Amino acid sequence: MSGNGMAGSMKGMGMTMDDNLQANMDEYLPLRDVVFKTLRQGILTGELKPGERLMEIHLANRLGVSRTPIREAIRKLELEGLVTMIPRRGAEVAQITIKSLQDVLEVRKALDALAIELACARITEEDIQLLKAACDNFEQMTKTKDSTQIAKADVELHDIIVRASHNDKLILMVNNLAEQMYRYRFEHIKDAAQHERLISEHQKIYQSLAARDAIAAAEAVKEHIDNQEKAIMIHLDK
Amino acid sequence: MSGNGMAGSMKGMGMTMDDNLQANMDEYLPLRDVVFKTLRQGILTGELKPGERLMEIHLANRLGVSRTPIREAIRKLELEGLVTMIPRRGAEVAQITIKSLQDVLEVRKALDALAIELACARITEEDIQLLKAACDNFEQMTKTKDSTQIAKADVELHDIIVRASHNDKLILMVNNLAEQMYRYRFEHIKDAAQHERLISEHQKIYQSLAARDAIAAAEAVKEHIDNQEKAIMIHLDK
DNA sequence: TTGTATTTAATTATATACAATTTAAAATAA
DNA sequence: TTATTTTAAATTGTATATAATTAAATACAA
Repeated sequence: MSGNGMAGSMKGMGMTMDDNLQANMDEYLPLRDVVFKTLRQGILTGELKPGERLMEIHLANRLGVSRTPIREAIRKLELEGLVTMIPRRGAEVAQITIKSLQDVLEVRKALDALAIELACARITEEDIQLLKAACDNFEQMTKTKDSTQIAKADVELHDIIVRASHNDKLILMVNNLAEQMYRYRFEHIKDAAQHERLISEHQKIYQSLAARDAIAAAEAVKEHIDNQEKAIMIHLDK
Repeated sequence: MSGNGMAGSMKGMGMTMDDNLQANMDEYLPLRDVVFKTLRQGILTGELKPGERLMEIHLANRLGVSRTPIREAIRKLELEGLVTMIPRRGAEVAQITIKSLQDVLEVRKALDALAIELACARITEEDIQLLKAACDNFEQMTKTKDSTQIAKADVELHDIIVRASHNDKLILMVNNLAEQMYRYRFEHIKDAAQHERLISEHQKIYQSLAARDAIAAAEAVKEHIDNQEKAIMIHLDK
């Protein structure tokens, strides 16, 4: 714990401006954001379990930083709904109840419907190509049987669709909602039996989007989410 | 700056348990939350203007606290989209563009539609009564010509509707969106010419909700929001 | 034993101190 | 004058110190 505060920045590396003219020197991230991402990752992957206390000194030692960036990261997680604060007792990983998941799913359905509707009207030709590539990539990944890679490809694909809505607020909110279900969605995607269906659902969404057929797209997305919901609910019961 | 950290808690008041048996002694709020609310209020009312820098020491001195709670409050405002962070330069009040407002409105329409749909199915008789009272109260308030009171009555009314959805996530998100438009909604509500229409719109919403007529309710809400949108857009152009 | 004080330890909440960085200002050279 | 360095001031980022509070452990009385 040397007391310096470098975080991803290239510091004292004898690198001059000439070395990389318009390079993105801006890979600087405040420690609070590094911690934020780390903790979020931990929560979403289940490494940090619901109900687990997040104690500042412990985390600080573990991550090799002071308590300040830890606290600031927790504030953000708090607003994101990933941790629960108990005043003067600290933070703990938010407990996810069936009710809270149902609530999230309910809202997500509405926002995904909005996203696909807007995307139909606003998606660019470029993004249609990107989406096609993402569909293909997802299919490839299912063959590798590497769940992490599959999940990543899936997130990538959905990201393209939501971004195609060109509504920044919507993008933010859908991402937040998706995040809350990440754990369960992950389990869903790990199930190889689902892969064929997922691929065909993606295909259907892509096609209706490419054709800018809002009605077909809405239907395809609804089916996709309903299936996801079922899978999650089944998974929750056990 | 005396260095104590009391905030709303009843401390050293010689109050015993007997004085108020099951009272809510828990009126304690961490300073960060006091600051959070204060800054948010400032931003939403326009006291803190878009683009204005939020400098920690200044705010700390102004509010009589240290930088720590200020920073933590800013982290939350950051995630809420009310302030923009520029690394190593600090926070500034988020610039509200027409585009960003349109985005918010677009999402809000979808979520309000969802809220009213759910509310139709789930609202309790009690809440129907509450809603009626809130409608009447709004009408009363318009007569006082006190904009702050009118706005408060309006917020109250909408709160009842959204809460009737019994979807906690939805409640949270709609409130966040409503917040982003507060400034402009306030201007809208100040316009006495709108009052009659607002009253009748509220009435229509109440009636369809009481009758649990989802279709009529959806229509009434749509009309209500569309009008609000128009008013805001007109106001923005000047 | 069981329940109630009392003390101790752990932890959060807040404040302050120090370091790194950026911005503004002043000085210097073209 | 206009650019370019250099210096100084302000500000953020991070770490640490202190205060207040809570939770746990212990001691004590019924």
